[in-house]
Amino acid sequence: MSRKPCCVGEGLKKGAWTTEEDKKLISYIHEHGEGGWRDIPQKAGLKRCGKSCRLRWANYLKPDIKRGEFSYEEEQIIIMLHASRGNKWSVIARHLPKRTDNEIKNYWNTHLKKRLIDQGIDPVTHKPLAYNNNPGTPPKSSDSQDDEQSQSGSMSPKSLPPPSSSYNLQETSSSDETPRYGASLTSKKHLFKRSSSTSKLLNKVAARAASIGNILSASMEGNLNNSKPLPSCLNDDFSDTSDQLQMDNYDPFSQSSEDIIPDDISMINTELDKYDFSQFLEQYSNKEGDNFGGYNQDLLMSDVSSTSIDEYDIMQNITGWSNYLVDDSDFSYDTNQDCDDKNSV
DNA sequence: AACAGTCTCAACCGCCTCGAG
DNA sequence: TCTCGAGGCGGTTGAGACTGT
Repeated sequence: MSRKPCCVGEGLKKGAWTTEEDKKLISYIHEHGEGGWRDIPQKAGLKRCGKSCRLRWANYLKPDIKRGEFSYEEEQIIIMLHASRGNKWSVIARHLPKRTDNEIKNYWNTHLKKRLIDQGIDPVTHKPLAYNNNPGTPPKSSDSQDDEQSQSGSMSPKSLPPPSSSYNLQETSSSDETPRYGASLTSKKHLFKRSSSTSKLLNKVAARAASIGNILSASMEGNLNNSKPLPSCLNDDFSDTSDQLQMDNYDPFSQSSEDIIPDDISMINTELDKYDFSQFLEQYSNKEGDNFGGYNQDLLMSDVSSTSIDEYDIMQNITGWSNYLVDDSDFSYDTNQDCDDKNSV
């Protein structure tokens, strides 16, 4: 059975929305509320399909949408969640209040992915690229890299946008003779070898996130003989990470799988989903003003070549928030409640 | 100034999920 | 239990903007 296309109709408009159309849609939804998208175009006097209206509203017109630059904390949360969940943009978006899945997806594809590659991290596995290759051999492209290369064509170093966050620590720290945003494989390897302790730390944090994903995958595959069943609300979300995070490539940075006891796995599975990252964002922004865990965010965003930075400080702060992921003291609410909340989304 | 290459992101497409009947 | 359709989701596209030569 083939489903008929949802948006078949004569005279349906496609492409960019005009302000006039936006006004019509906004005013209709203000008056009648969301839902019944199929009928909205006709009732609102729009020559659009209902799906297009829903997307326009959800991704652009909704009043509580936050647009513009992603903060350093938001970027980190995206990276962490992507490491454990993969391309589950809607799941990631639930942890970033006021951000849409589409915006996060775009930001990942256009900024974060490239930045991770520049940092020597595979954006798919979230492991250092070096670990995806045999020692002593040049870092050949992984699948993800192939995709990246083919997507961006013969992307020249100059075409890479300057990173806006502390990810540029590595590049900006390097000497002027080296390309600042090297995109070739050899230059990536070069950069990785020359990475500062800060960028190594970032690699470690990402690897740690990947290890959580590995644990979750392993638990779903039964590799760890998990005797305790996962909460049903978690199974769906984690089941499809198994093909991208294999125990074969288990991260050397992380805790060994033998050290994980079944109760830990259940706890991590349950609690990773319970994390309210908005609390985390608020916590830092409230407690420290514009600082991130005591570290001035402006400094993180700035060109560090002109700034004196205590890397130990950064390490403390970054490991601090990454520990947030495994510190159960931050959780006070009920697991079942969370499952209910999740299922009700 | 003109052109080509590249990047960004809003919007589209098609498949999937889930609930109502 | 099955069918159907609305809504949700992730991947992809393409127009416009940007940048370098």
